[in-house]
Amino acid sequence: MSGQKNSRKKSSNSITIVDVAREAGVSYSTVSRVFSDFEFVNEDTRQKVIDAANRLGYVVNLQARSLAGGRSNIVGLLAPGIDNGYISEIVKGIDQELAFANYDLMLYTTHRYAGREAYYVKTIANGLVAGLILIVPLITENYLKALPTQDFPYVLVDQTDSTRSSTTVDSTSWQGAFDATNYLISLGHRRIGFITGLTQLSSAMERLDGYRAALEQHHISIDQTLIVEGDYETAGGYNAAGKLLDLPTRPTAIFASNDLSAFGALDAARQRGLGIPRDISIIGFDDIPQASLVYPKLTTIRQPLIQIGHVAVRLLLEKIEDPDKEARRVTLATELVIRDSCAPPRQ
Amino acid sequence: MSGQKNSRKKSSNSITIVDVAREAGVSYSTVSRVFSDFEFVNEDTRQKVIDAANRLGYVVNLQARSLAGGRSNIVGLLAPGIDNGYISEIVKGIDQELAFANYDLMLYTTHRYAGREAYYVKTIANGLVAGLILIVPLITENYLKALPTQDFPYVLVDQTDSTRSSTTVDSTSWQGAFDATNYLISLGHRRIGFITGLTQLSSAMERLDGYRAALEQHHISIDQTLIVEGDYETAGGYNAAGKLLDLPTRPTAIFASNDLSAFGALDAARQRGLGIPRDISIIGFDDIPQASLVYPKLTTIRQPLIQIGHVAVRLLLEKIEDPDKEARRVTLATELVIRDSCAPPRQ
DNA sequence: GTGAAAGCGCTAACAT
DNA sequence: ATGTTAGCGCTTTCAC
Repeated sequence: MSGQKNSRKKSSNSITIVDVAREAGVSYSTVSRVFSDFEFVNEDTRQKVIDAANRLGYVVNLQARSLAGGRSNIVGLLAPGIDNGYISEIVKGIDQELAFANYDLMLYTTHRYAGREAYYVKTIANGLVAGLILIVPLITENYLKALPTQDFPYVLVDQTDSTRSSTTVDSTSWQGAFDATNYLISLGHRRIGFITGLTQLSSAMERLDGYRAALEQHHISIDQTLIVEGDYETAGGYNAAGKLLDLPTRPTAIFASNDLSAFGALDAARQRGLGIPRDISIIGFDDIPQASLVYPKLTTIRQPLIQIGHVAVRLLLEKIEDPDKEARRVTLATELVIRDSCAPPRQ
Repeated sequence: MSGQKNSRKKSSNSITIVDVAREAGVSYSTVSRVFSDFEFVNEDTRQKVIDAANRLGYVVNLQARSLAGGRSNIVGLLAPGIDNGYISEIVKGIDQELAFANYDLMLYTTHRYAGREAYYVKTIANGLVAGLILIVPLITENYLKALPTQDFPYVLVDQTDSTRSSTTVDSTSWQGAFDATNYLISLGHRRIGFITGLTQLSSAMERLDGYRAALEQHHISIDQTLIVEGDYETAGGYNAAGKLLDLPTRPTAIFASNDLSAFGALDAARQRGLGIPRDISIIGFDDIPQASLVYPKLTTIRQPLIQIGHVAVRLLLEKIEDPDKEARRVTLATELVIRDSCAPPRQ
C-alpha cells in the first residue's frame, strides 16, 4: 500500500497465444498460424482455435508480432505539425488510405528536437515503423541521410531532395501558378503583384516561374517591385501585401503563393479600406478548407490534398513491398477554383 | 528477379545491443544498462559503451524495449479525425506535452471500423500503447468497455461517461454559455436565438442550460421557437440559423453552440442579405483558429484548447505511473473573446 | 497439417 | 559494478 510506482512488473495480464493454445488443445504455433497467414490449417482445428480465442477474448499483440516477424503495420508521418489546413487535409487522405490497407499511423512532429533530426529519424525508423512519409519543408536532406538503410521505405510530399532520387508526390505548381496568373490577366489585370513562398522550396520557385511565364506570354513586362517575398504564412503574407498595396501605383491584383499568405493579404487590403474584389483582386494557392470560409470566399488554385495523401500511402506501400523498387515521382493536376475574391479591375 | 514480395525475411540489418557489446568488449546487459536507467555503471565502462555505440551508429529498438520491459513510451489518441480546428488544436497541445515527457503519439481514427469499436480498442490497447486519450463524441461507452483491464490508463476529453468515473478534462461549458448570453443581453439584445450542439452530449446540454440561466436571470422569458437543433457542424448551423432568420419576428442575435455552427450561421445571414453585426449579431463557442479568420471576425467563447491537450497528457501520464490513482476531472475556464460579429441591436 | 524449438532485440532478476 | 540467464508474445524454419 506504500506508494511504489510502476510495480507489478511482469503483470502480463493479457491473454496470449499460449493461453489460446491450451484452451483449444493445440500447439501454440498452430494458433499463430490461424491468426497470421491462414496457411494450411485444417478447418476443424481453425474453428477450435477461433472459438477458444473468442471465449478468452484474445487479440494479437502487434508489438510482439512485428518484433518476431521483422515487419510492422505502422507507418510514420513526419511533419512540422498538423495545425494547418494544408497538412491536416493531407493527413486525412493518408489516414483513409492507411485504413484501407490496415496500417496504423504514428505521428512525429519535427521541431521536437532542433538540430537532432538525424537522431530522431534514426530512432523512428528503427523497428516500430515500416516506412515514413515526410512532409518537411526545408532541410529534407538532414532527415534523409539519417535513414537506417539505403532502401528504407519513405516518400516525400511536395518536396524534392537535391538529387531528385526520392519517391515523391506533388502537384503541378508551375502550371497552377500559370493558370492563376492567366486568369487574372483574362479578367483584365495588368499590374499583378506576387507574394512568394519560402524561396528555398522548389515548389515556391516553380510558382514564381509559372507567374512569370504567364506574364511573358501576354507580353506584360515583369516588374520586380511587384514580386515580394513571403514565407507561406499568414503574417508573412500580410506584410508582403502591405508593401504591394503601399506602392505608388498599386497593383490591381495579388497572387499569393499559398492560401495562408492570401489570408494575410486579405487582411492587409481590408485594413487599408480596400474592397475585395472591388479595389483589389486576390488569388491564393492550395484550396485548404479555410479558403471557402474567409470572406470573400477565396479564389484559388486547388491542390488535391486528400488525393496527395492517398498517393503518398500507395507509393510508400509499394516501397515497403519491394524496397528495391525504383523511385517514382507522381505529380497531380491542380485546378483553378473560382470564388469571390477576384473581379475585373476598375478603370 | 521474379516478383516475390517481402522476401529477405530476417534481414536484421540493424545494429543491436549485442554488436555494441562486442565492439566495447563488455556483456550486452551492460550495454542495456547504459542505455536505460543509468544504474551503477562504472564511468569508464559507460564511456567505452557510448563510444562503441556511436562508432556503430546504434539506436535503441523501442519495439523490443517495450516488449521486454512491459511498458511503452507511446500514447494513443483516438479521435474522429483531425481535420477540424477543434481537434487539431488539442492535438497540438497533446503533442507538445508528449514531447516534453519523451513520449510518442499514435493516431487512431474512429469511423475506421463502424460497429467494431470494441475490437479496435482492444487491439490498440494490447501492447503497443501505454495509455489512451479519447476524444470521442458519442458512444464513449462502446470504447471504454473494450479496454483490456479495469485500470488501463485513459483519459476522456470534453466528454463524460455515464458513470462519471473516468478521468476527464473539459472546460466550463455552462459558464461559457452563460457569459455569451449575458454579453448579448448587455448589448441590448432580448430576442436571442440558440443553436444547440449534439444533444446527446453533456457539454451541449450544459451550454443550453447556461443560455437559459442567463435569460432567466434577466427576466427574459424563454421562447422555444428560438431554440433550434444543430449538430456542431457548419451545415447544421447553416440550416438551424436559416430557421431562426426566417421566423416572423427574427431574433436580433444568435448564439451558436460552437464556432463551426456559427460559421454556418454567418453564411445563412449573409445569404439573406443581412449585415453582420449590423442586422444580426452572432456569437460562437470554442475559439478555433478559423474564428479570427472569418469575416467579420467571430466573437466567441474561448476554450483553452491547447491547454486541454496539455492537461490530458499530464493526467494520462499520472495514470500510467500509477493505474490505481483515482479518477480525476479537471475543468478549465472559458473566456469571452470579443471580436467583430456582435453589436447592439438596431432599434 | 501440426508440433518443437530457435530467435526477434531488449529488460530484469539472479548471480558473482 | 558486471555477467548470466530467462523470458516478453510472437513468427518461422525444421521435423514428423
